[in-house]
Amino acid sequence: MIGTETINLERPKSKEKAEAILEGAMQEFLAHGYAATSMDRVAKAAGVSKATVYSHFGDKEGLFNTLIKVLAEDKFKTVMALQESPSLEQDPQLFLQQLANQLIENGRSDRTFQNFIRIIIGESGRFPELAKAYVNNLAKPGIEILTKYFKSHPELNLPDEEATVRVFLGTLIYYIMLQELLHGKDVVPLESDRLINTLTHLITVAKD
Amino acid sequence: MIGTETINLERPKSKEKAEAILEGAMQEFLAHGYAATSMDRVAKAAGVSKATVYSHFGDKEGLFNTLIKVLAEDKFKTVMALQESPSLEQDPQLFLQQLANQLIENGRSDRTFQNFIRIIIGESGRFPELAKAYVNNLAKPGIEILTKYFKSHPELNLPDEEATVRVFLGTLIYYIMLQELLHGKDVVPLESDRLINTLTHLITVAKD
DNA sequence: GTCTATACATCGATAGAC
DNA sequence: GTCTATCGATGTATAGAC
Repeated sequence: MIGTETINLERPKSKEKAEAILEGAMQEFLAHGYAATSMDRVAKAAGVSKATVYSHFGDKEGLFNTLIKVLAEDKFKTVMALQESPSLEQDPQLFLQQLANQLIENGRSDRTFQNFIRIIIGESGRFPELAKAYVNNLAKPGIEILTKYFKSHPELNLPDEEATVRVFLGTLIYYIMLQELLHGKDVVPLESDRLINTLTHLITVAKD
Repeated sequence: MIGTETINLERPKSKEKAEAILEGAMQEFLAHGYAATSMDRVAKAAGVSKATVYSHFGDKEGLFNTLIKVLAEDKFKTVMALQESPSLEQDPQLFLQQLANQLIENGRSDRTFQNFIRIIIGESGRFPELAKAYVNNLAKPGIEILTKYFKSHPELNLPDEEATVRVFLGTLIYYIMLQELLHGKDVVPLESDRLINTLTHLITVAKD
């Protein structure tokens, strides 16, 4: 009876197909955007038939919705892991510099994340609930964590901690957007150290 | 011979057709994005035949390229007109507050501009030269004008004027993006006055 | 559950009349 | 220059066999 039971590891089954489809969908949607992505190519990238894609996710919008929410939740863990990372009990200016450096370095290198941001913003008019998923899972936790940090350091003498957080994050995120996403690196170059030093200096020496 | 020469004002001629096509293209591209916009609907929105669209702009990419560059140049004039607008010879903190208020108010109300930003960022991976056109025509002039202003006010004691400009603009633009484009208004609300006061306070009282 | 085959609509682009 | 009519390719989605 040897050889009767065929071992088929080459193709994923049931539950695993859904994951393969999501992987293929990620590859295609992030590379070509929502409208320019075809379900044929998603199926091919996932190694399944087109009918299987539809049986798992209903239609193209359903697949896209599921994918974006999964990606947002995956990144959420990365953000939360950042909460206890660098030595929180040190000089605030040094801590903020390290944090800013980390954010910029990550935004520069992670092409997948860049394309994720592109599609979130690009489709935010037609898929508002996906934009809100991004805000809830990524922007809001980031704002809350940093606000808590600022409030635990009254020696900074900040009159409005949450507004200061918006200054901090807005400065860094727009910098990444302009230099990397919009290819402003060559047109309006600016060393990240200059931005980081100026930003942290403004926040840490704003005595009244 | 009365009535022999028909007056046809109902349909635009030659040169004017190009403008009508660009108007229709603006309507469609900004509403549905690049890939989801069909040349049939552009032609219908412009009130011309599809063949006329192709004879004027070559193909879909050519029309899109032309449209985006025209929109970027149109907005450029608005930015430059802003250069001599509010009384430049007054208290810097008051000037910066007025400028910030103006930018936020404009970003909030101008839906066309919001969709323009959405498509610029969303297509910046596939149309990098259009992203650069935006940077050259809008971001760069804005940065340069504000940098000149900061340099003309040495009493602010800013160690790095251009980096400070990035903090100022980044804070405001990311605020508009998060609250309006990404629909964060309800999820992470923040009054614009709080942001503006904090931002201008940080910049104008950052003595060493 | 998963496949192949296909229905039906719409796409970008062009030919040819006027 | 502008139109109508149309081509071939490709899109989403589904039927029916296994």
